[in-house]
Amino acid sequence: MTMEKTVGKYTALPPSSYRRNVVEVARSLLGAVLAHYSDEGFTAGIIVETEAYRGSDDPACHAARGKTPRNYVMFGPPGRAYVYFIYGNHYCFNVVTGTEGQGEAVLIRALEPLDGLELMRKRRGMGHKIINLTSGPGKLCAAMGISREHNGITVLAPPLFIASGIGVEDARVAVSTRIGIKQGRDIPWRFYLKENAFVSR
DNA sequence: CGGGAGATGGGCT
DNA sequence: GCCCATCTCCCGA
Repeated sequence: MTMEKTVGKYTALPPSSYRRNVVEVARSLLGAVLAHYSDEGFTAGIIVETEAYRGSDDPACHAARGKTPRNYVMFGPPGRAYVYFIYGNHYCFNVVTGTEGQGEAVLIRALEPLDGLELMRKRRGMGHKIINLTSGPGKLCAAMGISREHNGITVLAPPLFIASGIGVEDARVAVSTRIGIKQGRDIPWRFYLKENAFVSR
């Protein structure tokens, strides 16, 4: 049996949540909560936008051309964080899914802030509106204090974990192609909450 | 407002 | 040397 870990008001999702097809996991993480305890304080937000990247048959996936020093975490066990640096300025946070060796992960693209709003604003720079704190993959990493040091750690328990949140009915979920890629741009593996103001543009 | 260019640095060929 | 799962600012309307 799996013992789910409760921290404060949040209960971490069990490992079985990630041992499924990456597209299913991407859909199921909508409404879940990403939470982080750091030296600076606690921050958390509801996941409102995700994308699936699937192993060797998906040209947009970092894992498509095999294991490298950057992407090796994707080939490890599910339930770990894959964090990478992009465009010289930003980090992107993913969760590894499926079974070890497949090389698939869900990119978390946007959050609706729940806890630690002041800390988020401090990390992002003063003068930012709430709507601008976590409405994009690079923005949410900055607001949550996620960077390369988190690459490879588990998201099954603190300091960085994903917890169960609100249930989301299919009627509230929109599906589209993925953002910001060229290869594989026709594949509809982006999921987001309809009419949620924190979804990226 | 919406679109576009520039910033910026690591990964990979 | 080119590509990149992004963000911000600045411009024109």
